[in-house]
Amino acid sequence: MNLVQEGPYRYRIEPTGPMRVPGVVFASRALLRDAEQALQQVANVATLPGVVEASYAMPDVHWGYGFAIGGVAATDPADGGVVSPGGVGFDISCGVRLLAADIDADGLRPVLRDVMDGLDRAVPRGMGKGAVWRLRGAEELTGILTGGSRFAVERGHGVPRDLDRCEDGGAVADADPGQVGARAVERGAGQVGSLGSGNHFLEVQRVAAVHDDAVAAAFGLRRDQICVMIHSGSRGLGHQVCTDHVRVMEREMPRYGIRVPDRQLACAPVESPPGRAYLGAMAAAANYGRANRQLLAEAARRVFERVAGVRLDLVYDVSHNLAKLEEHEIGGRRRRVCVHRKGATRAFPPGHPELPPDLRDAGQPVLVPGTMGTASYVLTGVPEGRAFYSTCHGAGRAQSRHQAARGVSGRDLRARLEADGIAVRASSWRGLAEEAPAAYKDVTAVIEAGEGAGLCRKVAELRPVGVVKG
DNA sequence: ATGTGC
Repeated sequence: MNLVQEGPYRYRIEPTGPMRVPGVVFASRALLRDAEQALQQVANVATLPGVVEASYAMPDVHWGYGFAIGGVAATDPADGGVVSPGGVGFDISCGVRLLAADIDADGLRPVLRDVMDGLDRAVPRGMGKGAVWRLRGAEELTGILTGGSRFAVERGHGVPRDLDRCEDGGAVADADPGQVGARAVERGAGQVGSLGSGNHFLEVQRVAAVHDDAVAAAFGLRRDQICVMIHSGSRGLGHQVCTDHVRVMEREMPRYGIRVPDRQLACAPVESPPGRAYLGAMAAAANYGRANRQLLAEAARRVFERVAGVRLDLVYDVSHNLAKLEEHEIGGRRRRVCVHRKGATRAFPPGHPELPPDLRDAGQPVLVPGTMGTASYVLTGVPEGRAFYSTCHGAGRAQSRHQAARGVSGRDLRARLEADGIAVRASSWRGLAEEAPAAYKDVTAVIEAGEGAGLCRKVAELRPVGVVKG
């Protein structure tokens, strides 16, 4: 791959062959080591019909299904622009929710063990069934698919203020539950309010450093404060939606005369029946993911209140796997484009009209989960807002699950973390070992590259004091 | 990520 350095933390892949736009990669050389496959995927995405500006990659870019994880690409529906399920990923609306506690680390320490035991019992996780919310019937699932966190709050699972601190007010518009297949519904019915497995987690964290006092204060964060971070997605329902619509698009692509360099880039014009069907189903799955995090947050709130008399206020909830129709200035004019963010977080700058009034001057909270033993970050958007106001979403894997599990046993890893003062409540030793900190890139280097590339700004650093894993 | 998969 011919990478031309254009600036610090910025590389360009010149358009060759069927590429319609260049690739632009925001990273350091060190982060791009072993990223050859991912960079090829960035180039492949640049061939999609209607793609505008560039096929972008965030500092945590790594290989994924069709699109690289950490990929951002926008297409113009008025110019034959397509939507591709591979540009969103299997875990539709996977994302992060952060809650701030009205207690600091010293205050929580005497009851941390009880809080962790409470969370251990209250947070359904691991593969398969078990959920906080037992649905009463099909109408309730339809409500979730249409209303997301908004529906959950209407049914008493949360407070109205929560919705001010959710991306899209808690629900993506234009969801079409009718495009969510029977199998997806069947898989999703028993999982509303469940963490899942893999890199999904619920952590009790401490604000270890504040890098911008004013913005942190606007977000409701101060040094040494306790927080709860939830990283989860749309479970089996989102996975099945992706599977089903990829299959339809693979079949329908020839009808639209679309050729892609990789089958996994199956796509359809945004303005076509399969394109609209996917976007409707995707929005429904996204709402499921948001309701899921709302329910998990409620479970955590009940534990903190009961065990420690502590209140948890929502800081923000944001997805990092989603395609959205947004307006952006491209080539000197406003255009409505379909922005795919896969393992990339939207990062609105201060003053953005879609931010709630109390965040207007600070910018959008961007939540970046790290790994168990290291740190997570709170960032905010910046005015230059490159890549359609997007930034990184996490550390990015450096080792395969298999490699990671070979490197350390789950029991040893837990002992090591506990020795570092991190309480661990895992549901599977194997799953824990697969998520060992050594299996991930250095999240701090990712954040540094994001900041250096002008994608975001650091606000606070969070360190784990307790981990609940699937 | 995922009732890891033909």
